[in-house]
Amino acid sequence: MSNKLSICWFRQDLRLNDNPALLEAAGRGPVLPIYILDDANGDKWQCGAAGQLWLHHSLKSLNRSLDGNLRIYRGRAEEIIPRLCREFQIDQVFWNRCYEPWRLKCDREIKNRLELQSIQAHSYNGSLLWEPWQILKKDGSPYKIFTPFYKRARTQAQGKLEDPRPAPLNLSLYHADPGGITMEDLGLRPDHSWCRKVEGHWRIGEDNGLLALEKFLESRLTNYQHGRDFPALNATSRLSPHLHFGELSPRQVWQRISEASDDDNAETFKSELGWREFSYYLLYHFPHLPEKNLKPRFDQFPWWLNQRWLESWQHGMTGYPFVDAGMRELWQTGFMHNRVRMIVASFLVKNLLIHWRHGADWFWDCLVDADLASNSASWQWVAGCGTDASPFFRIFNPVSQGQKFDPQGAYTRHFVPELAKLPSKYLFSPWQAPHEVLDQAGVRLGVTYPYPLVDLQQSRKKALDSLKQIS
DNA sequence: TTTTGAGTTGTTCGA
DNA sequence: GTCGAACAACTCAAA
Repeated sequence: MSNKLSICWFRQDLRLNDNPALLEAAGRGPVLPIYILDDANGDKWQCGAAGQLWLHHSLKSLNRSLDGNLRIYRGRAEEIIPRLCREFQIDQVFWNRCYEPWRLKCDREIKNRLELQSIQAHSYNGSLLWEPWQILKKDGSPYKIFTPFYKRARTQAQGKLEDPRPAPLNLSLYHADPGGITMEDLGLRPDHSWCRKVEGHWRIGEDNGLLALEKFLESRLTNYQHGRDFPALNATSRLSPHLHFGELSPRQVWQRISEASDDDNAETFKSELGWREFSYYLLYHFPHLPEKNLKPRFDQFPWWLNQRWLESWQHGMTGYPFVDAGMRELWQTGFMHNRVRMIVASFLVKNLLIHWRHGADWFWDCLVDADLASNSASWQWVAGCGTDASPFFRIFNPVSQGQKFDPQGAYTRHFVPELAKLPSKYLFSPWQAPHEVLDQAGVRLGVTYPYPLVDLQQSRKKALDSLKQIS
């Protein structure tokens, strides 16, 4: 073992288990573990408010796992890392790869600078099952459709899917103080009542991520395929924020699912991991995914930004209870059930005709699992402008979706309590309820709960007409 | 090169 | 009330 110090640069991999960069660094000798809040790039895609909150707790948890030796910096990684190397005579730097375009650019820059200082940089795959550049069509171009991508990836990786790697056994950490700042200096968790409310819904950090995975396997995987459509059931895994911050790796999750079951539930869940991979794949091969329509004809789509409508949507005041329940779940918990995400997104884009980017921005700020790849790809899918997109005629009806997937109304009543006493028949369309029913439930439309923002049939027709215009 | 079949998660209308 | 077809046309992937 060498006596020379190495840097392990933590990023979206806030864990000790299955962390190839950490394992390799530890195998070489003493390690200086660092985290850099890289928000000095002036880049639009810094962590949103909910993500920052999660990051705060996740970093604290990682720091505990590292016996308080995690060093924190703020600024440009491409300046901080070479500087640390000079100051501490470090000759090797280890990290796990990220795939956001601005991070890839930053990585290239760091490698160049380190090379000039004769310092070795080692990067590893810590957050994907399949490297985006390894899954290609026969002609060498990237897939644009999920199903062939997923089939190909799985056959290609047959038996070769790497097993998760253990946490380093003999991790020797650098104890002296190399400067840096404190968690409090980062200011990721302002003392707002909103923060306190959101963090009350989660157990954050690597240990809790592993626990959440085991709980899911134990009790919810057996009914995943059917149950995942019903937001009141709490049948989904809720692993997304743990995966986003790398408290869990997809290899760990894939392996544990495979060990637990090989039935349709397991397959359905694995395909969700496949979608996560596909989103990263698209972001890698189409780096403008977060800003530009993948189908350019959508550049001509007559979006119409009504600021009042947008705010009503954001605050869960559209007058469509199922939509409002979802938007309020998001605000109160930093999360939204997957099916409801599709419905509120469809409503914003296809009923309010507001550009998907406004929706993506709001999700980015409010979701604890906000992920540039998944968020961008999913919004493009819903809007119909992605390469592999929802068909144009698929416009969710928030009334019938509510009746179908929240039949007892438990989810909707919970998040829209002012309608809790309405009978299920009218819960999803209170404007159709007779006066005496509304009276009895204590609902006064336009006072205690809004009238619907738009007419579903009319706005649907308008969306279809607009889509015809651009095709 | 040409052809063929397919593409996450829906809704509505009319028989 | 149930059920099947229509809803644009296109682009992608693979044979």
